[in-house]
Amino acid sequence: MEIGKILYPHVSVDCVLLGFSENEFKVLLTHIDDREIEKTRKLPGSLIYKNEDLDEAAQRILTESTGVKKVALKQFKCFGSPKRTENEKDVKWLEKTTDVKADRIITVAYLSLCKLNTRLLALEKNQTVSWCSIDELPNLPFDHEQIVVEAIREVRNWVDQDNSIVFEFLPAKFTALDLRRVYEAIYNKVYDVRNFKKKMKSLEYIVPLEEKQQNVAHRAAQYFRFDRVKYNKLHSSLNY
Amino acid sequence: MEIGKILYPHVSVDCVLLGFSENEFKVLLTHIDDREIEKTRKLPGSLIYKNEDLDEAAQRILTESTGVKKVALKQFKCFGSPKRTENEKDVKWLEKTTDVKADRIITVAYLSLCKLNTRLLALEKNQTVSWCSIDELPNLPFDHEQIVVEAIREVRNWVDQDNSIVFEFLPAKFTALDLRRVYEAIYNKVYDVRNFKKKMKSLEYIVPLEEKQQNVAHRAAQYFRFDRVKYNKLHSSLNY
DNA sequence: GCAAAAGTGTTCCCTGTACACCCATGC
DNA sequence: GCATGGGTGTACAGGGAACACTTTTGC
Repeated sequence: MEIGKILYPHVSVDCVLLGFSENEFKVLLTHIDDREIEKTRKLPGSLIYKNEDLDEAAQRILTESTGVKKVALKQFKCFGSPKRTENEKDVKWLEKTTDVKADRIITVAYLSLCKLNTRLLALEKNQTVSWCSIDELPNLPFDHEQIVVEAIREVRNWVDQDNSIVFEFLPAKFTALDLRRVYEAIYNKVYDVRNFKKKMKSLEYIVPLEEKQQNVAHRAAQYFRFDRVKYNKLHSSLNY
Repeated sequence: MEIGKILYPHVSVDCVLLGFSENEFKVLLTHIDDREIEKTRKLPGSLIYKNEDLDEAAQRILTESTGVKKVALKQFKCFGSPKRTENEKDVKWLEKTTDVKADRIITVAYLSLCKLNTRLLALEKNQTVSWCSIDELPNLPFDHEQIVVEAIREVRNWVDQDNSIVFEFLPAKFTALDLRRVYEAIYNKVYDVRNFKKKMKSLEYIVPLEEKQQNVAHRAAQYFRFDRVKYNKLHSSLNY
């Protein structure tokens, strides 16, 4: 957190940053590493500044924890139960790190998706963050577990509204299998290879590349890329 | 607002209560009627109490302004721009009615749908609320106009996730036309009469009744009712 | 040769959509 | 009689789903 700005101690923003690797979603957790408090992890998040917009705060938090500047970011729910700060350990940590006397805090949760490239994976080496499989979440402070659960549900919702965000999970070039695995994870079902490929072929904005995989222990797969411009042309509309 | 409870002056809840009549959506506005302040209208809403959950607060606000106890209620977005309280007139009103010194207020917006029955329409006579066509909104304080606009968008989203909520707009018995008009308003397009009817017939949970319209200046239409139990059976699932 | 994944077409069914005429009722 | 909405069926097209075998590559 930057110094010299005044915190607004009643509202925080928490970010669920999801990546996809090894056929499952991973969520970014930051480490709380304080000698007086038992080692634990939490969602990246912070109190907002007195004059900071919520979207700005979410962007700031993501940048602080990953270095990423521009990402698709979606506010998905506000969590405001008075009970969310009833665990003393959580509050103690909060007051220690922020120097703020916290009674009740409403938090606004954001969802963001990313490709787990080498740079983002390398963040783990600093030991300040880790990518945690959503099936093996540790105990999290406050209501962060609930926030993650609702975020996963929200991914599907988001894709329903805008297919193009699935490509946030993928690198610039990807194979049909890569895309299929993402869809299978999101909708929790398996897709027929041929039907899936046929569907891909019918979508102009999924552009096949000449390039193929190299050094794979099987027939090399073709790469594709997502064409944002073509996508936007197809989905621009005067209705809403 | 009840007396004796302590307000939490940093977070408020605003409710967009939508009804449907005369082929359009109406939103409930409450009247600010203070001699020192020019007469104006706003969304029903209030600061939350110190120990009150957000959902509870939304329910309380709806009950206070309409008497309605149990309604489908959906949190849909949190509005937290520091600029939303920059209009002095709005702030002056707020401080006068709540006796709270307000700097910045984050508001959590809720959406709710209702049938405009005679009791709800009669509320207008008390002059404390009015049902306002969403195409003819007056100037609203804070960012209430934006909240209404986003609420309308959210209705479609909600129906996409759960068809059954369209019946919130309709009385217990309704005609095919009634239902069609609601759909047309939500999706902003016209539906073919025969195709729509065919679709209705295919849905088990829309149950035709013996009863017909009376005293209408045309052939009497059949009534239908929505069967919640059948609907839930069809949509219960172990997946999510 | 074997393991692993790529690539490839056809058939069927279901759903959505387009489309036009007569009927009942109140005024 | 006229205005208003109610009620009805068919035909076509497009999209989703089911389904199996051969090919390429590294080891």
